[in-house]
Amino acid sequence: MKAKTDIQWQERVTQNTQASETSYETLSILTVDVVVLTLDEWRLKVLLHQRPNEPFAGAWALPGGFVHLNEDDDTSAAIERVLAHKVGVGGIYMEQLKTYSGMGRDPRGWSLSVAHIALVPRKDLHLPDSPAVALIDVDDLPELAFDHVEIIKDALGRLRSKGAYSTLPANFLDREFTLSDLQAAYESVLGEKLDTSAFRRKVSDLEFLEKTGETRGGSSKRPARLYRLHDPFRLFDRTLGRSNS
Amino acid sequence: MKAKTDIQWQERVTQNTQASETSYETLSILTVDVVVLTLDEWRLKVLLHQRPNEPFAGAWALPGGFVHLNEDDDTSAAIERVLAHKVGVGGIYMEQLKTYSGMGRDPRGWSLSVAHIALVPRKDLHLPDSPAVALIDVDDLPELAFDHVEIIKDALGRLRSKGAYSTLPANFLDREFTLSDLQAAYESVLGEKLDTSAFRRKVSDLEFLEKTGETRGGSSKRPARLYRLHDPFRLFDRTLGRSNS
DNA sequence: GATTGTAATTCACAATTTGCAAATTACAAA
DNA sequence: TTTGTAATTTGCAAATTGTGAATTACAATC
Repeated sequence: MKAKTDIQWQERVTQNTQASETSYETLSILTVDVVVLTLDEWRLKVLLHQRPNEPFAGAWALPGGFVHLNEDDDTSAAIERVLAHKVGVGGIYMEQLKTYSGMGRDPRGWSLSVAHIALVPRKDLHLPDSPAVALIDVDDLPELAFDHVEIIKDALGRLRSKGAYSTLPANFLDREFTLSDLQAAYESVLGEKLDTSAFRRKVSDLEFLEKTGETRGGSSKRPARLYRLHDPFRLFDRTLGRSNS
Repeated sequence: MKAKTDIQWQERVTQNTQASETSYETLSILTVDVVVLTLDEWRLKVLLHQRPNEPFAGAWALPGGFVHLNEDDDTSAAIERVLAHKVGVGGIYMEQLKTYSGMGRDPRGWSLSVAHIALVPRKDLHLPDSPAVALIDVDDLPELAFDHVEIIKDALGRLRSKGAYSTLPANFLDREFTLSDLQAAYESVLGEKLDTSAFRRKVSDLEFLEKTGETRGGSSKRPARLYRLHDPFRLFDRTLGRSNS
């Protein structure tokens, strides 16, 4: 048994040492997809579009595209290229979510897609007025192409669990925001109301904001101070809200 | 500007509608890698092996292998196939870590690797006695092939931050373990000593263990009660230790 | 210029959750 | 029986969180 294990430690490729070229089948369906999330009136929305081509022509799907091996240095570059045409520029927050692969996803055959999550302030999204592109409430998803429903569920799971103890929700806001905005963003992400005084105390203790010195007046109420995120992403050692798993 | 955005929403492929077959370059270097972690005398170790082939022949590297599109249903299947030959079976904990890709990783060209993390009890690892396979202390890594150092760093980052508020560290233990073992596992992962009474109180409150009813005697001290994990993975809404980001 | 309305921001204090250190407890060995 | 040692609890003090009740800062109105 130990011997068997030993043998198998060699990659199978080495068995035909003559062939200078290994001959595995190559992957022709290599794509990247993005779950672009935003808050619209404090409701979580995903950016979807209707596929113009087969497979799943006409079905709603996540924006994405093929990785162009000759022009994309890596999948991040591919995602940025794809995204550049669909979202206004600016340092939008993005992170890799998970890679989905296999025979079952795409009727054309074995495919692999590296999925990402992008968090964008609503105002930074410049959508075409085509009815084939829309922001859909995440609690009201239509049927989607491929395994995109699963991808979105995973993205939401990640956002909600990571959102409780990190600065993630702040990335839905403009660069400068008020504490009320911040609290509303956390509440939207976590799906629960938070106590204002406790929330502010924690935010203050965690020191991940810097005040701009400015305030946001306008209304006939006390003007709110404006803040800015120190770093786009930081984990805390305690949660800002509760909601979890 | 809005118009331009609009146009770009169509995948480029649709421009030559004549071609029924799209003609992107295909990916020939598609692999999976695993960061197999274990605790050896309460020290975190990674499973590494010396590559027998080019590129990086002779260099230490993570176990991994090509995805065989014709026999692997998806990358998970590929990982399991690769792992089956290097680790004793059993329900070892595994999760996808991140996908690494691009021109720069492999001298042979554009490559993509889906990296995973596996947590295994030391006793379940059946290594060949070859000096080309070893468990290396994560704080004493040698130079590694490809971008494997980065992958291991990412794996450790994930383990440490997720370990503080989840059952992850328990996956390094045997199916039945004592609370002292559990605490030691968390301490090893988090890199800090934890207070015993506080730790036990939290573990008890979080209710993610079930007692087996058995105890582990043997020594001339008070026998420790044995426990078992309810689910291999669960997130908490509070941390068991501190250590973070 | 004083008064009012409304959200922003703080405070004060009770309710909980940790951090620490000092007991207990259960066995095997002496 | 007594002793040694790690397992398990207990008992507060200290720190953190949950609530509800004040303050505060403006613009609009009186």
